[in-house]
Amino acid sequence: MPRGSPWWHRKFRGYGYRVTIPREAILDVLSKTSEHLSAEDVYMAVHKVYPAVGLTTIYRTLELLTRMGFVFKFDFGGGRSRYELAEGPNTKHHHHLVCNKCNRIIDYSDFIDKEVELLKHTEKGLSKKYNFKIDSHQISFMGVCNNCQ
Amino acid sequence: MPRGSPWWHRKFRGYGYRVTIPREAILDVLSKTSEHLSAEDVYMAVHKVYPAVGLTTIYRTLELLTRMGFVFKFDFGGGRSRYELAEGPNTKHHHHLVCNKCNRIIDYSDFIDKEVELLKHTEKGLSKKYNFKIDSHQISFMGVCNNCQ
DNA sequence: AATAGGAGTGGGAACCATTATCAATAAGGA
DNA sequence: TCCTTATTGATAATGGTTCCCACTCCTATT
Repeated sequence: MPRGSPWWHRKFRGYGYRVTIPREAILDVLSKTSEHLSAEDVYMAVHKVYPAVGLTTIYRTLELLTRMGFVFKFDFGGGRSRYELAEGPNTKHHHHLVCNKCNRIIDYSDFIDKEVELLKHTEKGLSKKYNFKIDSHQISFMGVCNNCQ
Repeated sequence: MPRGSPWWHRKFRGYGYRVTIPREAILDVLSKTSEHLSAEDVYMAVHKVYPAVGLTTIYRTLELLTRMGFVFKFDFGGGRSRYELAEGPNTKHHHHLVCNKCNRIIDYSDFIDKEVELLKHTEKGLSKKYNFKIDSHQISFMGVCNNCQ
């Protein structure tokens, strides 16, 4: 865990939330992987460095982080939610390819430029027409991966 | 239930699957709504016209239909999956606006033209680069709806 | 530094959507 | 009509997630 007020401390305090050991540890775990971790994955990883942590806290914190926009929550099948960091120094805007056979997830960030352009345009139109305040979007392609064909 | 081999019978028999009363009823329910029904919603609707149906069959059939590509399965939160018809005479290609506060879903099919164009381009690129066979895509915008602002 | 108030936590029980089991039923080709 | 077997439905089991509540630890205020 880095010393000297990590990048998210300010935002956290701004909301009136406290910076605690479990929260530090959970964000630390998420920021050090590019995997799509389940709650239990996070639990096991945090448990290694802070054995006193409880599973309940993992769920609570992930929910908090999702609500704050720090984390995205996904359902890729398999009966459990998966989480990944939304913003931060090491994260890159990307979307997903989801294999319908083996449930593998591939991150891609190709072709993002044109996409961003289109999305900006679409967002503007939708916001106006439906009076809907958009804060994020999600694009996935479903199909059959390399290995499963 | 329409007489004389509905549009999906052929495809069904082609896979070696049987055409049964529950399956007819479930597809009938899905084709007559534009809502995003949960398994229980479907169960209750089918139960009205065919009281002998069991919840297990609803789940099994929805899973089958999803695997066949007849139905899309979504997770919009709320702890239950939601289903909608993917193809058929009354369905229109659309995407979703998801309200983070009240969980309301708005279907939109505006701005689809440019989107389709981009997606075709992206699909082609991704298919090639990752050797991934794409059969569908999903786009959602998350934010705060009209009523919740 | 002592205290009070309340945010945060953890263990276990409870919840509930979904799945597994298995005997009974019915679709559809012969 | 008969036979094979896909399909079904009641019930039980599963398992991810949430609830409950007493305890802990921060933080602001005397």
